[in-house]
Amino acid sequence: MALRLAFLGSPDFAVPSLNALIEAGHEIACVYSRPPRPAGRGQTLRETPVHRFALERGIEVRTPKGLKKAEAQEAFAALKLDVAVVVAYGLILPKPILEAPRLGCINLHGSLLPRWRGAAPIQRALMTGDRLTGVQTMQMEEGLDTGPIYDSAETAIEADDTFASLHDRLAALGAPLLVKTLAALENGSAHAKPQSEDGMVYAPKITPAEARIDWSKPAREVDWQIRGLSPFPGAWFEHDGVRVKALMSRLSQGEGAPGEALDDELKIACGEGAVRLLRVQRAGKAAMDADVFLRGTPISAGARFS
RNA sequence: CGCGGGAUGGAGCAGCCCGGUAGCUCGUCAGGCUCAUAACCUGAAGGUCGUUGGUUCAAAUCCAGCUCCCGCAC
Repeated sequence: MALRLAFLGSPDFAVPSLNALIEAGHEIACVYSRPPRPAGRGQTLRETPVHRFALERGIEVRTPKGLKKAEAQEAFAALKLDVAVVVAYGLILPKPILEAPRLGCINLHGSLLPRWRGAAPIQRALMTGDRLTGVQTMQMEEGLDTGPIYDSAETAIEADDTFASLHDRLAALGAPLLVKTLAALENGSAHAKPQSEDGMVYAPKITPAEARIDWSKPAREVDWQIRGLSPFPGAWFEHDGVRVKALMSRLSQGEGAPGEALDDELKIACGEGAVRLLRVQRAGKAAMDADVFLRGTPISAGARFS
């Protein structure tokens, strides 16, 4: 048995899900993804990861700028879908779209709802020091990530987790979860539980200003920020007028003026406590481990970062 | 043509502005010291300075083209 479905997704996070649905034998009638846009150096037009993945598999890809126009909605309805699967698509789905498929639209979300509804749940969980997170499948409604939950999978956040590691883990955890939810929907055994509003928190997009490290904050928070934004967009600070990204850090001991190097191995004082930088990247240079970086750019105790 | 940084022995960098015998930190190898060591000491190997061409008595260094890498923006 297989469902006829459309997959709506854009970034890398969604690719494992699409792949799992294909392997589960479902009929992917069409993939929707955000339109290619100028990105990267040189302003070249680039398709989204989901877009490219779908093309490699010979699946039709549509990239409307929005789904509010009747024309786009009719084209979607004409697919005569059993269900639509939405994973980090990036566009708001109007009611006519949500109701077009026979079984509606199913979403995979990267947090344990109602905590971290919105655009950047993975980063927010890390930046706030959450110890537990996960992925969930839900029935989509008009509200932002408010729908009833079908299935959940949890994972602990470790002290060495970064956005990259947690992102990949959640994406891998979510793919089979979607397959499971669809299987249940297909045989009628699916059960969606309404979300509680207790503990509801929004996860707004990361703004460029949030990427700059404020050394006067407690070390804990600086560490969370560094790992939550690594490697993209990358928490950063300035040294000798040069922008330096901090890609990996660990909480350390020590007190000093915020931004001051407390030893020769990148232990940096924060408003409270200190962090040790384990991996950094100078603007224009490749990312490297602290010891390698220090060979070419010695930072001795007493140096100040801003 | 979106803005900018970079390409120097295995790694990370300096040297380039003010052309003239290639340097630093580390790694590697050999020897020494030590109960011992990722520690310390001594010595050695290893580079057509990204590529093509130009200027010059002389180019890592100045000029032009090309290739590749990266940061920002998105």
